[in-house]
Amino acid sequence: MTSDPTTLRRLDQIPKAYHPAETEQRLYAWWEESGYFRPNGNPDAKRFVISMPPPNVTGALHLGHALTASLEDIMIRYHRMRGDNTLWVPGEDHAGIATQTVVERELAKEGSDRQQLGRERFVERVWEWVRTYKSRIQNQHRRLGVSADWTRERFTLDEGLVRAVREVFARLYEEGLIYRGERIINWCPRCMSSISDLEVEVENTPGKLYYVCYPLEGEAGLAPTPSAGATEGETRYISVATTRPETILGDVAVAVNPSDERYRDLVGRYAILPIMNRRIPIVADEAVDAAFGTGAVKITPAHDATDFEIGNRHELERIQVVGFDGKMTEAAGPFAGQDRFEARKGVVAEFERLGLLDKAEDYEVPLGHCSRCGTIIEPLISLQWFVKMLPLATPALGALTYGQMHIVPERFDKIYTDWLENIRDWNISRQLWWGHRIPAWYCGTCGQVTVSREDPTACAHCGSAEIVQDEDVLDTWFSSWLWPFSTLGWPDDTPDLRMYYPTTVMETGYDIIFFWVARMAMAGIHFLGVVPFETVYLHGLVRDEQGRKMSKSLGNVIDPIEVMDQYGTDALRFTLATSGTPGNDIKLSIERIIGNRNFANKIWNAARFVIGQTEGIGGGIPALEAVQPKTLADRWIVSRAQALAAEVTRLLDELQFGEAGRQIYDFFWSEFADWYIEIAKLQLQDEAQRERTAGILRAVLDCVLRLLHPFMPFVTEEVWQHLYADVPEPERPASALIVAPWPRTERAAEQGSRQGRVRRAETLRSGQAQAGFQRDTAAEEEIALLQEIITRIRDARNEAGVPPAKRVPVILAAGPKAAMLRKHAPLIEQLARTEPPRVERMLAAKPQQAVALVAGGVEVYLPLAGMLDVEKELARLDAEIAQAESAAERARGMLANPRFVERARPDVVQRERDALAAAEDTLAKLHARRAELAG
RNA sequence: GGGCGAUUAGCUCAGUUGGUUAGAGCGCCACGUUGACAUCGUGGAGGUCGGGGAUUCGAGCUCCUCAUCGCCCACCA
Repeated sequence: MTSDPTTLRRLDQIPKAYHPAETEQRLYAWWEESGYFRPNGNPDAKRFVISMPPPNVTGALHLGHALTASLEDIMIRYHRMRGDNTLWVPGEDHAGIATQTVVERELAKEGSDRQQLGRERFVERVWEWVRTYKSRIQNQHRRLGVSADWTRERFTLDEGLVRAVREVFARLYEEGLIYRGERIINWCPRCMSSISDLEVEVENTPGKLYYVCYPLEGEAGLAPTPSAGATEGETRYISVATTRPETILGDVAVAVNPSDERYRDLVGRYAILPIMNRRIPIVADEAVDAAFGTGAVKITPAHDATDFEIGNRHELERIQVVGFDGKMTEAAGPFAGQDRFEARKGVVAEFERLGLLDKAEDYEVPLGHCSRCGTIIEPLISLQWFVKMLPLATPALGALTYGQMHIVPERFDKIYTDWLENIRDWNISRQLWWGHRIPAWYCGTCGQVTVSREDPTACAHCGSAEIVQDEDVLDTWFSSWLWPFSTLGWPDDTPDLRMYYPTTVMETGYDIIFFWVARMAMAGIHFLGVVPFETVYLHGLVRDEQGRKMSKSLGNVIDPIEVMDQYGTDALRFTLATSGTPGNDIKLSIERIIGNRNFANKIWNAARFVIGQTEGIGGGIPALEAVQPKTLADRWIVSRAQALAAEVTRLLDELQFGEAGRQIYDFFWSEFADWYIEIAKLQLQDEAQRERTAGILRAVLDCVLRLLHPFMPFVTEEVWQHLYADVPEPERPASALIVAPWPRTERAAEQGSRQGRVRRAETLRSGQAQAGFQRDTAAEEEIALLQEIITRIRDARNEAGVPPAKRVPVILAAGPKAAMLRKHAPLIEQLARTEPPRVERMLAAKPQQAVALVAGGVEVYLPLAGMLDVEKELARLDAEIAQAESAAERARGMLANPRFVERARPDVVQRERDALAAAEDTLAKLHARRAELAG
């Protein structure tokens, strides 16, 4: 065929390599301006809704966000193409303590602090920060290709969300589910705030367990410890163990187990607390484990949760000796004003001096750290607001148990359940300035509390105007747990709320299942009566190539923006989506990203070929199910493409993104590009086949672009626009690939597997079920045989050192396959660089001086006169014989086992019989050839 | 103290209802400018699927057990 000038021009028009940077921004802006990210609003369509986990406005997006964005965008784009009423609500989180900490750090650099600024100016300063970083995060999401509806974007401190938070606080207060009380809470002396149990990171740290002696009242003059001369058996002191000696100063009792014989006589007596010289009772309490330490426990109700409980039962005083600033209080006597750890050393030294330190053992101490700043947590007694969780947790448990919600992967069911079953009240007040201010006012006149949705002007109880609002703000998660409905307009009854609540999939990291997922479930059920999402999909953490967590201090943080700059968004997204499995951590490797950058380029170039080489050939771009495949290759690729579409659809419905992506990759590269396009080059030269081949090339390309679009939105859209460049707008299936219809697939055979619920819901959607296509298994088998023959010939050429360009003669003895192979001989000729093959049923005389191969029962002879090394050839034949022999042996062994033949499924048995027959046939041919060659 | 996950080729990982010869990418070896692509093509080498046991005609996959690594939860001072 002579070169068509238009073809050449067209190929020149499309750049030789895909350049992501040039296309991404342009396409994204166009999509957004065109309104493609907005839901279609069709009340008859199936809904698909995701609430984006709002990133903290503390800084830049990291790879974890990129993973979230990629997976959610895959789902969103897929469902949009399916024609679903698809909504993705984006937003950002004000991240109370986290943001306050960053801004405070900024202030510190300027030599200032929040106290200097005052509350109002400090909050204004944080808003400045938020404005900068919020838009930065939005833009980073845009770079990631996030096709969220930005017109519905929300921030957790938006006016509407403030109203939601107030409504929830007031309602829970009215229901008695929010209360204010004195409890032991986790106090961070650096943040100067209480934090919830979830915000404490416990780390086992080597420390000491100190055994100290408290002399008994009335026996103070006697030698207190054995080391000080006390006699065995005499009871002059009571010994207790502690890891935090500084809290001794706040001790108000010693407790023993009531059934502990050793201490029976001491219960009811008093000990004298050294240093403080305080008279403290010895009490009996079930909470004490007689087997631990000395069996006697010092009781510090102001600094330990268990002691607090024991203190309540025995009406003990609470003496706070460690202050909110981490320094010892006035109540710590001689240690007042000292740092808490300084005081610890001092107390130990003092006990040692007094001869009251029995021993100090090495001991692993579970130390709580503030998850935000790392400071060691001080358990303190403090007046705080709490949410009573049990009444909220019970229905949330039920939602999972009764299947209104399910978690992928399933193993997180247990983690969710265990947490809810052991739920503890939630400390929601924070002594911070950045966040939702607690809507509670205290009356200076009557002392009562007024909780109100609107700012009140007078006390609700006595009408006094002497009211002041609580200084504290709410835990940041107190706004997050309302996210799926507060973003849709709740507490108002909005059209969005009616149409898009509950959401469909909640996709997030497994690390916030308690913080966020479980709490959203509780809030959704409590306030709207419906669990806020049908499916919870949990992904893992993104780690570095060595499997380490990415952290600034390790310096191993990979910035997604830099990755996108270098390799393109599609490469990053595809890598993130295909590198792991649900719930498991991902080790991100740059090599993989490079590989997927190459994949994007492969698509680009294959498309360049299809578009360029078929330019000017009529037939348009047919739908895959409408093409009329004629040749074997046509029938094969169309069958395979349709099977792929069905499989990818199934996998996406099952949320198996990785497997779906891999299948598209494999099909595109190893079937479409490596084989069909190569065959098509041949077919395009045949006038009779040109138009049909061009149509199939375009149809398959179109189909794959659609399947791949959710994963690699940019390169696919760009290519798709090139593909349709000559098709007038009204004749296109859609104005853009992003809104093009998903390939029609056969949707039966999807019943009953693990994610049945989602699947069935997807499958049974109206109007989508298709009459199934028939896989062309005959074509697939015949192509497989041709591929094997061609590959074996290529291999033999390589082995024999035949120059790549040299045509070699080939003779096939193909038995029953002869007719088929004769028909497709040009494929062998072209793809294996042979002379026109001679195809016979049988050969009267075997060619001499030829390499002989057996491929799928077909004898292949390459008469390589002068190039054949008989010794090498014999060795090669022996290797092949050995291989075929072991295959035959295996099958023979299985078939010789009567239990296999009786019990295995008939098709499995038949397969073994076929395998054995094939192996024996191959063996016979190989042996014959070997004999000839040797003889 | 409970619970969970991982362990498959030199490296990073797939492998979803147990069934032909366990796959991919990278790396490695050999060859290569056949008009889409060197971000490429062709071919090849490379694995007792962590150890042991059980169930089964048949186990990478199910069960038990052990080991190593990692994570989560936990008020024994």
